[in-house]
Amino acid sequence: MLNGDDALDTQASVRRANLRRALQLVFRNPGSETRAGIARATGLTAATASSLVAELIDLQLIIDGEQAASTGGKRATTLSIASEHHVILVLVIRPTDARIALVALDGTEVETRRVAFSDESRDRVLDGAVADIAAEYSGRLLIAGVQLPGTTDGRRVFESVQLGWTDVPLAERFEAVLGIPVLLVNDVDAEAIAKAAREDESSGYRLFIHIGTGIGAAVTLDGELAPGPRDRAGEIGHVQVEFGDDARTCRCGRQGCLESASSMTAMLGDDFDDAMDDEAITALAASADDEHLAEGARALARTIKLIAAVLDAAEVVIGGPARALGDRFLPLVQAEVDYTATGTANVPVRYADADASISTGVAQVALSSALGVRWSPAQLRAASDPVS
Amino acid sequence: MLNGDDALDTQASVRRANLRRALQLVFRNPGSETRAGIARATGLTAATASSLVAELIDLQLIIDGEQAASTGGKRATTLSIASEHHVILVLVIRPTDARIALVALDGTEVETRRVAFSDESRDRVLDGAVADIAAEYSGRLLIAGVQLPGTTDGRRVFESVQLGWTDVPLAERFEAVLGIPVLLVNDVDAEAIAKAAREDESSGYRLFIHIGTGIGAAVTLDGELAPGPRDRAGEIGHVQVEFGDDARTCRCGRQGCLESASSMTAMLGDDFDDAMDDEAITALAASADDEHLAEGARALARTIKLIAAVLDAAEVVIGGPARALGDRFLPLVQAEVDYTATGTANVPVRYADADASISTGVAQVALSSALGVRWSPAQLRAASDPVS
DNA sequence: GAACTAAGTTTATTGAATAAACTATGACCG
DNA sequence: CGGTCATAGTTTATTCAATAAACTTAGTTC
Repeated sequence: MLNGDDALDTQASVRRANLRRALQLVFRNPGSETRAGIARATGLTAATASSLVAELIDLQLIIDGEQAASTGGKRATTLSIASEHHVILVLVIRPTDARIALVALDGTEVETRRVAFSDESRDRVLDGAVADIAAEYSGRLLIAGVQLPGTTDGRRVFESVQLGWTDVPLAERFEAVLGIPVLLVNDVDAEAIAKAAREDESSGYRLFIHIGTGIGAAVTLDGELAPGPRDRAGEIGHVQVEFGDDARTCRCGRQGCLESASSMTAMLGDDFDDAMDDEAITALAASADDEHLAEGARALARTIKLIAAVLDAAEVVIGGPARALGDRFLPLVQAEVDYTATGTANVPVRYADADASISTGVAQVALSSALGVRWSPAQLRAASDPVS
Repeated sequence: MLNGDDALDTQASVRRANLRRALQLVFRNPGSETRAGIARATGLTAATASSLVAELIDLQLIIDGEQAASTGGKRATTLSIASEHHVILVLVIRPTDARIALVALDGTEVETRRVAFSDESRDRVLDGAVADIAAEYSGRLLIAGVQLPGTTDGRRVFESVQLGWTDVPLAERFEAVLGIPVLLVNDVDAEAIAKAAREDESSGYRLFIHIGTGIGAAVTLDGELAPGPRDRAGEIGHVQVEFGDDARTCRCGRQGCLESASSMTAMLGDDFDDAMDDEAITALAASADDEHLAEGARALARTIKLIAAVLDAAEVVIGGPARALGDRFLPLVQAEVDYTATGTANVPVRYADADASISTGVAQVALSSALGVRWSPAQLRAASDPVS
């Protein structure tokens, strides 16, 4: 469809690129973009814009909407995302279960399921679930994104300690059943994108740090994952950041790892686990040792400063369970980061917004990879905000 | 010419992109690329490849070379880089002087000059020198790259402590005189590119760290500067990396800065200055305190580990005067970096190769920006190797 | 010397964007 | 209320760049 590499060699690739640009505009301004608006924004002629829109409508990716108010002449026909036909398959794999979501092109969840398994049955159960989806949504599936804990290049799982996988060609396996492109995404990367995509002006580098029992990092550039090999990128949990003889011993056996100081377990004690809800964390944090939190903040801030300085990051976002620590933690981190000489940015540090829908990050990465399209920030905020 | 943004909207942009691809191939394989080879490598037809080559020859960017040996049929005509017509202007600005180099498209230096100035006369002398070049090389100038110490986005100098400049629109100023595109490049970035470009397989992220009296970093991706805003990127000299109460006080007034431990001045004493040659540094290093070098190596390694882990860097390269420290320094850094848990890369650290020609880095950045072309590693090694 | 092979060119065709004329629909204004 | 203008969108002829296929050139192989 709009797939294919971006090598701009032939006329067809120009058409594909322009289709993607037009589609992107509709995704950015669903319900308000028009043919004339696409012509203006792209610099293409109105005739070309109309032709592109006609093809996108034919592909069932967008639909004609209502007439806009006149701005002095003929009223424009608005364009919206077609939410009825195509679905994105999102598969979130965790050690003992997986969530399956079918997401419409406008970001709304069509259906969600959950399957549970053991280490032994995981492969079989997953394959079965994927085969079920392939049968039920035959013809409507557009792309699939698979989120999992572990290192991946999008095609293979290099290493997942939690899942016990080493070098598994998972994308290929699922593609054979589904018949659509499948993209694997690291869980922290997916979380980073889910947050970054909700920002209106996602310009420049943003450093995202997930803090739970473990610590992982992801870097986004202009709202998308930073380019380059991501095989093992972001694995900062076991980098040494404390150096005194009194540095704590990490569960990995070494001393002074970032995780041994700044993980939730380090700051709140072994009672913490990743499945806790915010209230439970807040309660646990109330009885936490101030000094542990301060040490965690210090170690984290050291990490942040270095990385932010190298990349000239515009912002640092902390996600995961650590968000529930609220004002007991963030101000300490920010203060330590701000203790900086001139010449280096005083990068702002903040918590990620309340959890977006679990599927938006993966769906966004898959969309972006396959169609070159990103959802509008406003739309994402609405999609994950179950009010209204 | 081949300039212009890469928006692939119109047929003309396809032509431009294909011209750049063809030109890139000749730059990669000067003297051995052929029309048929371009057709094979790009997937374009032989007719198109011939047409592209004809246009590039017409633009005086490449020339027909000798006949290649037959591979079973008609002998191919090889293509070479046209080194006679166009020149790249390279301007390396330092506090009290500037070097001007005119570099042919094949990387050979056509001419070099040097102008000296004081803080007061700098602007006037530079403008005069640029005007001279514009007159002497009228019609032959292709692009210009300006290397300077300080932060820049390529168009403006945001801040240069060494030059005493703040927010100077230097590119615009020179372009008005020269009539060609001018690109400003930070000196450490230029150094990083000069080194990275000499590597045969420059895939993935590479972290380059310049160590002299100051410390700066640059990140390359696949042999080119990492994308994204570079306004203040790489300013890591004054990030805190030592935390004990006994951490040294930095010249910036704070404690524990990377520079206060790992700069050449910190490791070798105040006798060091950036203008020293390698022998002088070696001599100075001979009498240096082992402990100072060890502390410098430790602080540097801490920095390296974090950044390499976040980016999953393939390699770390140390450049600048620190190269002269040789085995008294590098093994300490590598050992400290290697002290790492599983899950994080054991990234190799090495010194940059012997200085490439001072102009290749800037010229490469300018070439890459303006024509989308990179020199072949082999060619760069030859150009900076005054033997043969 | 005949058959084959690879390099490169010529010519007619195709795909996609453009320019310009044209239709449709509304606002504004005397 | 009807004329003029402005904006949205379509139709048609044209242009640009790549393609396909036939063709020329120049070598190797047997």
